[in-house]
Amino acid sequence: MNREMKKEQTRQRIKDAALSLFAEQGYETTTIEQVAKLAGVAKGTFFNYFASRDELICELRSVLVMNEVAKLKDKPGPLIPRMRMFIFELVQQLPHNKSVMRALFQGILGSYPALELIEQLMEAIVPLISHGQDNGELRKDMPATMIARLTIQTYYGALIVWSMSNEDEGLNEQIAITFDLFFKGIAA
Amino acid sequence: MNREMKKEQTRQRIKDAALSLFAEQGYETTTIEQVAKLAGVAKGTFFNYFASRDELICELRSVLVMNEVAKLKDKPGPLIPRMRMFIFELVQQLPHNKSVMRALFQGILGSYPALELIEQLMEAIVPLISHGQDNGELRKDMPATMIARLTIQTYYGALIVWSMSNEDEGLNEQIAITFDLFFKGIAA
Amino acid sequence: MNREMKKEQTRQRIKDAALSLFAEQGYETTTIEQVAKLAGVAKGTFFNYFASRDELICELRSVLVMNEVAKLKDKPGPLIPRMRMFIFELVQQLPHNKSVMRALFQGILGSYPALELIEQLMEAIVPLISHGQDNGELRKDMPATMIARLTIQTYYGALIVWSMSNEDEGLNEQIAITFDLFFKGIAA
Amino acid sequence: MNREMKKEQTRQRIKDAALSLFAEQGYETTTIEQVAKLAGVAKGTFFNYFASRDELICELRSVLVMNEVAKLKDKPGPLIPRMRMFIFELVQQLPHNKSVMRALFQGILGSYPALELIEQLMEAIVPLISHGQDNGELRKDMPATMIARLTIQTYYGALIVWSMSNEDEGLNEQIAITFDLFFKGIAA
DNA sequence: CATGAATGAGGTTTCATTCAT
DNA sequence: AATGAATGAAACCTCATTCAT
Repeated sequence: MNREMKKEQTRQRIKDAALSLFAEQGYETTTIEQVAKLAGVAKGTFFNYFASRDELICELRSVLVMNEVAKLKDKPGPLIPRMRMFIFELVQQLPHNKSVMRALFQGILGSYPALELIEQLMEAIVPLISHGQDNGELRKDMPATMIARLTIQTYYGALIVWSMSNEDEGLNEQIAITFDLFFKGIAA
Repeated sequence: MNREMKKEQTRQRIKDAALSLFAEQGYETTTIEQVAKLAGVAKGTFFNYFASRDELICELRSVLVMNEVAKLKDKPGPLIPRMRMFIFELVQQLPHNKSVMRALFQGILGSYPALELIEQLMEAIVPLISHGQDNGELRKDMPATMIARLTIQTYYGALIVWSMSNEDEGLNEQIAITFDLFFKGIAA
Repeated sequence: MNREMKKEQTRQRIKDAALSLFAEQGYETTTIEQVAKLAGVAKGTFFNYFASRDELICELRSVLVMNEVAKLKDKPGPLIPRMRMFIFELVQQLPHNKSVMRALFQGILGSYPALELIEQLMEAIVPLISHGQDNGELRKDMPATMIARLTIQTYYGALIVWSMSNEDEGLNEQIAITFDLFFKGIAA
Repeated sequence: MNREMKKEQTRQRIKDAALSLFAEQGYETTTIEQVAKLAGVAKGTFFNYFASRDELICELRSVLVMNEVAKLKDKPGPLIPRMRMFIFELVQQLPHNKSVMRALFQGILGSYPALELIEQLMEAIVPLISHGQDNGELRKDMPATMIARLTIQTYYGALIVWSMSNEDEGLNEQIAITFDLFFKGIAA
């Protein structure tokens, strides 16, 4: 048990160190030696935890790739509050550090999985929107796919501008303001 | 005369090759050897045109950094159509190729000038918005800076989602749809 | 313990290989690949021991830069035998290999520290000479600084001509003959 | 005629530029581009005057290699004044610039002709010395070869220390002082 | 004869990865 | 399981030299 926990801790230390360095210097400029040093282990030890540099990067990237989108559809209640809640839950899992966020985006943009990301999100959201339109909650003069897409744009737009701005505003707050306006725009 | 032109052509060939490879593989993975080969010149020739790899990257990045934002404020007429026009002009200058766009974003996210970009845009847009609020064109229940920021978010959100989606929709069209909704949201 | 020793040995092997190649081909013509090969290590290993080519060169150069000149002044007894002894000690520490010696000179001539070398030597020797003049051991019709300078000239002249001559005479012997004549010339 | 002169001038300009850069930065660090620029010609032009970089270097090196030593033996009169005169003539032909001198030494030390230099000088001087011993002008308790060698050592010692010292003293003066003492030491 | 764009071999340096200790 | 020395492929960049203009 103790053994297991220690291993898990080391693994996490390595991931934290990597994310921190990626944020500071970008993906490609960060070397395993730096990561190992910051994590307080030897270079060789790194490879006991991750088979390769790429494995680490993949694992870190997955933070932005929301696997849990699927859960959304199963919950009951009016749509807009449910979406709002869901978006906040997503944001909660993200790193609230601007340069880490930039590093994550950078990583995603350079990888193939990126391209599936939007598609997955679309697949999850479109049925919800359609349902909302049938309910009378959402406007019907736009196709559901378009509304879905605008939602995603709004989400990523908020994230990326937040990550690139110099001010101190919180991500939560920014997301809240942004979606307030957006939900009004797509309401029936 | 002929000599000069040839030089200019070669320079452009190198830039095109680089952009194309950056789009395919990302910034850091692209080597000078690849760029040179695709441009049809020798490795050494590359360095007759760009002092270093970084110099090339900087030059390419500047495409996304809109220096012409400033021109916006001097034009007359009602605000919303003017902004719409301006945004289309911006978009016209961008590469309408998804992977090139992704590469550019990737590059910007990893560089310091990125951070000034948002600020510059804000400085250019805020006065316009204020003016629009005074005119009665724009809603007054939100600070001008917030509206400005939402505008920028909307712009980048549209760009980034377009660049990451697998469908064939045009960027112009996507921008048009997006801002239609947005402008309604911020109108008085 | 064993590990440490091996490292030290490897480091020494690299230095020996480098000196040997510098002697054969000169400083600038010698590549790290050659050094590594002769030392029996991989190119990358070289950089585990020396941060750069320059670091190695600096370290090797320091052989000719006599840090121990200072010790001279503290010893007692008549001056000329003391100086003779001191010069022999200096010579003992030098590489008794003509081409290595040439390589070292070449290196020194191309570096700034070279210029401080003479000055340091002068600072160490002038007081000795002055003292010898006060003692009546050395001639007084020449300023101490001039005698000091002639001493240094004599030393380097002997070294350089030895290193450039094709015969087999030993360096020690050559130095002995040279300074015999010189000391007679500066005695009172 | 005019054509010829212009060519000769350009050739000299190139040599001067090269020597000046060698002095500043050493042999290997100086590129043909730098030389051409300082000489005010294009890179390609350089190769109209010198077949290769090495040819230029060889030609510059020959300044220090005294081909005219041979002439010495044919002159009449007492030996020591004749040698003194000869040495001054040699010195006159050298560059009286410390860093140029260092560069020349550096170049010589890294080339094979260096090794023949001493031998040539010995061959020229030994007969003179022998003759001087027979005359009764020079001491007979040392072999002529040894005196010859000491002469050469004295010469190079003076040159090299002058080139490495930071003071402003002239080379002529330094040589004069040095050989005054030396000639006394070898006189009968 | 002068030019300078093009060439590519060759140099230094970096770094992910392996493996003996 | 942890270490860090060794490895070598591969990157960036330099520069002597060629050659079409």
